[in-house]
Amino acid sequence: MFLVGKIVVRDSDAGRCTGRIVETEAYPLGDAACHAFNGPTKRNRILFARRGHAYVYFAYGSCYLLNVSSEVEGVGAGVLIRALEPLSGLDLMAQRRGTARTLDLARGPGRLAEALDVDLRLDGHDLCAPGALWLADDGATPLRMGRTTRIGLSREAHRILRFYERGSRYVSGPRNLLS
DNA sequence: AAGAAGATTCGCT
DNA sequence: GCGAATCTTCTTA
Repeated sequence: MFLVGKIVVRDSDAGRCTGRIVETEAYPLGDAACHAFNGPTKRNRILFARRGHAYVYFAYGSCYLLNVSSEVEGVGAGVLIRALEPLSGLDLMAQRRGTARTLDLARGPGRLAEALDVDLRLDGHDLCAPGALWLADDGATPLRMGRTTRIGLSREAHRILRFYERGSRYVSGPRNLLS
């Protein structure tokens, strides 16, 4: 995905945290595993907003997952941000996560949401303009992208819709793939 | 109205 | 490596 390599900026009263996206997973239109597959609901309505809006989903009673709507208005599709490489505000992230290990700060969708203090208040937030949470592009970042099967799904899991930065130690999953 | 499943994480064996 | 915790939504009676 084109989101890989982008910088996530999170501004809050406690300070600023930033991280580079190293892993994403796509949920396109017509995907049986996509939350928008059966039409809009109260929870997934943001997926039908135009490109660049945050869709925050609360799963399993304890995990927030951060997504970005990826299509034009009226089309339900999005991209799940699965992992970040922490760049700044590590102390704040560590405080929120309750661990001092940099590798565990944002390696995994639920973890990164907790590290950035992302919750339902940011559901529907516009990520294209500076604010509490937005995406910055640092321009020159020719990344070596890899692609593989998705993780954690029981449907359509075989599809090659997971994108990551090759060689990054912050990519989630059982095994780290090297270039 | 009740039951099952789900884009996860953490703790224990 | 495997199973529990935990909440929202969708499906079935």
